[in-house]
Amino acid sequence: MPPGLKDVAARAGVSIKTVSNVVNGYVHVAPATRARVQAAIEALGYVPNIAARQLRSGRSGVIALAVPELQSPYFAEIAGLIVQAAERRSWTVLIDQTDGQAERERNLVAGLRRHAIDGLIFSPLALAGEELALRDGTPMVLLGERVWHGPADHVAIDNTAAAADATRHLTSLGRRRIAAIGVQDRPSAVTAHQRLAGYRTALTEAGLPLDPTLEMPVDGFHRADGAEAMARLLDAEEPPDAVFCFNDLLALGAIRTLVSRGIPVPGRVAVVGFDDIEDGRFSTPTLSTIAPDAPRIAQLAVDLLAERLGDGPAAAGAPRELRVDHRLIVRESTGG
Amino acid sequence: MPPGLKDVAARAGVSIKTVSNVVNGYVHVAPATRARVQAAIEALGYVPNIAARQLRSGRSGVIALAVPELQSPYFAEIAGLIVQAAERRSWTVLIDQTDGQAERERNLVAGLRRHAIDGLIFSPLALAGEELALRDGTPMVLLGERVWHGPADHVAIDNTAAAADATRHLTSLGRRRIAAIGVQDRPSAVTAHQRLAGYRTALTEAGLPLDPTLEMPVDGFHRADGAEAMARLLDAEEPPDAVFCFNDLLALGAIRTLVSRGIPVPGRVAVVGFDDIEDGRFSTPTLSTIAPDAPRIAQLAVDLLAERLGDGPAAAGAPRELRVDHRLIVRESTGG
DNA sequence: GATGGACTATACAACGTTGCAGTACTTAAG
DNA sequence: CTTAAGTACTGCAACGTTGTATAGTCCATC
Repeated sequence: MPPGLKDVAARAGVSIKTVSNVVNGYVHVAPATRARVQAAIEALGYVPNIAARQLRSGRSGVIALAVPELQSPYFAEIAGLIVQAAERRSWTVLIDQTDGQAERERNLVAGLRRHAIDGLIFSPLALAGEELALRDGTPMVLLGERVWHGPADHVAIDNTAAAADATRHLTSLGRRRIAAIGVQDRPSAVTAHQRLAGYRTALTEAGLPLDPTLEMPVDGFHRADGAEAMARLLDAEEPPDAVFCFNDLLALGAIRTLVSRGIPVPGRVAVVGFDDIEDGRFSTPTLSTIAPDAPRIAQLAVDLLAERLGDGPAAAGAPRELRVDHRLIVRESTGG
Repeated sequence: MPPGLKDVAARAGVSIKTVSNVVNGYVHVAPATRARVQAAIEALGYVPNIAARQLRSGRSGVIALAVPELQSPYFAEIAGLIVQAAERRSWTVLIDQTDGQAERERNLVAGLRRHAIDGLIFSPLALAGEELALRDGTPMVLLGERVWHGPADHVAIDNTAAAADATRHLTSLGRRRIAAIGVQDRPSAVTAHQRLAGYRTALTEAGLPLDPTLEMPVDGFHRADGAEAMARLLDAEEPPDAVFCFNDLLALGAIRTLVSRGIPVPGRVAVVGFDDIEDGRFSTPTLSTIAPDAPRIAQLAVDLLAERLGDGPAAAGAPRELRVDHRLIVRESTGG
């Protein structure tokens, strides 16, 4: 129904291939011919059929982004930034939500996705290690620290260092009993492991003992999990005087519990989060946190994919790991 | 490079079309043949090429979702829910961010999008009325109240009634000087107009005067806008004793300003928001708000699109407008 | 023991595009 | 004046899939 090259060609009185050449900016087309074709294109409102183009060329101009869930502000922000970065390359982004389920992530990676995509940006939650190996050769960029050595690029901040920075901030305030909220046992919960490691490092540096009862496990990384973990901490014999939460949602949940029990923040308990989501900038109290350079993460992820997709020599290089800066932002929840 | 029907056919010793029939679940295939083909499919790891399928059938299995911005929790939530609902129909969702720019929205609607999509779910911000007419016949579902009468379905809550409910809640608490934050002049800011109308209705019902100085305009619907508008209200001669904010982000921003000036919420000023984003359930104080039935909005939007895309008789019916329920949730910010 | 119907399988064309090969003409170089 | 190189354009095949048309086989029915 919509016009094709054929229709444009007929109207302009040239061959199909010439129209194709004009559309693709082929140089050896006489100006007069080009103008005539352009006019026909305008007149008919011709738009290239990308299905056909993809069938021929193998490229779809679509990349997939797989995140655990869009409802989580941090992932929503990253997703938004990636869509913007992709747009600058005139790529479209197709979004998958894995809900952190191993099965879903596996399907995704196994290439069971029914849609042809040129590349994949993936923020794995349930999967780690070799399970992440893409069956088909689709280029993949992983968001998160490198935990295996397959053929995929990585973009991440230094989680361990960042967690240590956050914890160090608490020790430097003179807090002695510092809890961690966000511990996860699963071997694939790499991010949680790294942040826990950083937390322990900073405590040890400060000459503080490691107390297992202060390392609170959680099911997920949502506000409710943080609120619940904080409640458990407060019900224990010796409550903490500071908490490092592995993300801002946990922190906001924890603060909610503290405030609702009338415990002043940061008066009695100081709280640091991780991610610098917008909520933390307007919450009461405002939230001290680790701010990853999210726009840069998004840009780098897209750039890396572009390199792999390009025809240049860089296309087949060894997997790279790119570090993105982070910084500690001190706000009210630690007395900033 | 990846195997096609041809390869499977060769391996199974049947014709290409028979493999196609097996893949598509055509009934008249001998069990033995079917088994042989299935085995070949497994062995080769065959996956249908949707580009080719689309070229043949015209259907891509992809729908587009256009939202102003994913960073906004409400839109992120809606997006997540729509992706889930679409998944149940094995559709994939392609996401566009318009940033509320008229130009971007126009392009989108004009079909300039380079990718073939079966349908569009669109949450317009800058555009209204006839400008929304889709050039090509792609089915479209609009999120938001019906503001024109072109061929598109609508899914929305009753904004005016909901805004009146929120405001009525404040009057019922005995508040007399109730401000509104979120007014927008632009004729296309339909949602803002409707919520303002509801606000005025409720005030009038309660026998309260309409005071233009209490109707605060904003540039956007973000926390910063709410914080800034609240500051202006507090700096005025006669500050309000309650505020109805046109969304939760504005409300959270407003609360931030109040708290940072030491004004008790809801003690001196009560605040109601709109959208019921998760932040409001854990903020300090927790936020009273209007909760639209977001899962239902998402489900209905996808269902309506499915109807239009179906071959059934409903495919070409008159445009429909579906109302979704909302309810007032009373929390701490109004003394709940 | 013909006739018709259900079943199984196949061949071919077409969807809209682009890569490749090729033609015809023009200009520059030897 | 021949040859080579460049320019402007065209035609054909192919990407992987599915709809239509068709043909053969087998069985039940009249």
